[in-house]
Amino acid sequence: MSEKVRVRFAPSPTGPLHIGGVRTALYNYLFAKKYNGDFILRVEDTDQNRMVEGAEQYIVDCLKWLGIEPNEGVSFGDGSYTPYRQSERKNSYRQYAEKLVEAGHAYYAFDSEAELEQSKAANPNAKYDAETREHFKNSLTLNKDEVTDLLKSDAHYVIRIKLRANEDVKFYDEIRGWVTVNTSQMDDKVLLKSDGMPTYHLANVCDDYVMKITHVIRGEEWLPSAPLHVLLYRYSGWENEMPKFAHLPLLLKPEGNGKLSKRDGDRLGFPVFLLEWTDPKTNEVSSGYKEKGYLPEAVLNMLAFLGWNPGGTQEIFSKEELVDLFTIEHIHKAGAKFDFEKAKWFNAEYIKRLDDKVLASLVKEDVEEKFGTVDTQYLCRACRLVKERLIFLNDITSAYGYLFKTPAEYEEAILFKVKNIKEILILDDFIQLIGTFYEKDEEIENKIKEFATTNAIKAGDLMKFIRVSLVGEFSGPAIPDLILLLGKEEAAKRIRNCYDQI
RNA sequence: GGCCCGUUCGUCUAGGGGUUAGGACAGGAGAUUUUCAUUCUUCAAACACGGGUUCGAUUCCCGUACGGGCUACCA
Repeated sequence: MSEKVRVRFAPSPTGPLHIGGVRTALYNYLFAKKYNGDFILRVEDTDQNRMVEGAEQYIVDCLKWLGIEPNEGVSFGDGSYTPYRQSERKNSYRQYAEKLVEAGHAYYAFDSEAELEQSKAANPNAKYDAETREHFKNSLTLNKDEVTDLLKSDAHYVIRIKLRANEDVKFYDEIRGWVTVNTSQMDDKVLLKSDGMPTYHLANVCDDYVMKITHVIRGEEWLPSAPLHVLLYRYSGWENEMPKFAHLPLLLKPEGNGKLSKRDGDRLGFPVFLLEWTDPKTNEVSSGYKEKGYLPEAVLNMLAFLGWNPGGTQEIFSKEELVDLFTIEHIHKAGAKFDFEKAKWFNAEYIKRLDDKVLASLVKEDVEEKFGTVDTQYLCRACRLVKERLIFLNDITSAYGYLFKTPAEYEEAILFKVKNIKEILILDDFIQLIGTFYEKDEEIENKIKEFATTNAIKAGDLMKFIRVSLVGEFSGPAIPDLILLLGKEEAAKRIRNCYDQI
């Protein structure tokens, strides 16, 4: 590639960024980094009515958490094309629209909302295009003086693109190949709204041109309007600098049909957002991957593989490796259903590969919040013990709290299953045995088994009892490891405590 | 409805004119483990359908079905 690659992620801050949008951002990031290009965050806030408080900051936070920070754009430092918020670029768009009018590729339209609705009501398929625009109130049907007067008065008007009738518009999509749409299927889209704001189409094309964007990588929902954008480049005289297009397949619901939507997350008990989001109007809270205990690296890896695959059988890749491997050619064409089980697997894999110390530092806050101050050394050892059993980071506090807190009371039903130990075990003898344990787990295991035989206790029964004492349930890490971690005194204390409760 | 895009195991996917169609997740079985998890072994599981083209099609072409998207002064 001769010119410098520049891509952009251009969300509109109308709510929390969902996982599909995040993947779009990720692909843009990977592509940019692969070619040592620029990755830009541009906020498309041209619809003032749909703006949601906090949404822009939320987008920024998501990108930061995932580790795919733009090197230019809103809140990531100015490049040469500031500002990066379209509302702040408002004044720049009119000139381009006016130029199109002058060149005969656009026109003023004065139809009121009511009038447009009326025509829609008369014919639901009504279009505003080459065939029908003569029936509307616009600078093509009105005479010059009327138009001048209307423009001078404070009448509301929009600028619409003037499409030629029955013209095939062809463009090349990097993922799908050539796509052709006939203008008879499109209509004279509004370019500049009556409030002076550009629509997506105009703003998008102008900014991509001005910001020297080389590749437009966006969701497939934009595919049908891409021909319109191509025409805008052509009519503006920018066709030679038109970016390449790549329309990404959509992320679909895990079950049933349809595009993954914001509601799916909590309905299915899994997040569709990276970060927890509280709706500023309803105060409704939607869960996030971060809060659920996902590692950003795992989410990134998982997301990268949803619709893309480098070939081969390896699935765990670092961000750097993904950057290295990423190519648009390997992006799949069909939509991908989101699979939460696979997401869990990725997370568990990443946790397993974490260094004990790193894991400890990641869970420290959660642990201390629930169980009070914990010795770092101890936390590291606890982490090593449960690392390969964790799916989520906070499993350590929800499922392995006994590593940090003495079980106070044991469940009746569980005690019932070990109660036979009461008559056959001489507690003091066993406590004494614990005192003889050294720092080796086979040695501990052997001693326990030996003790069982000499005291005519089934080894399994003894183990079960010890396990319940230490943990409060029938599953968990190996008993010798547990004893070594908790310490002989704590272990003895728990065993005595449990024995007393039987 | 119209237009555009798509369709390989349940899911994510590899592959591509001649393959026992490969991997992963989930599922089944087994081994290891005092337990659970991990780990290991193993099993089951797919080219939507119908026509072409071809010696040969899952792969190329056309149609059908199905799925998705778009069809706003929303992005």
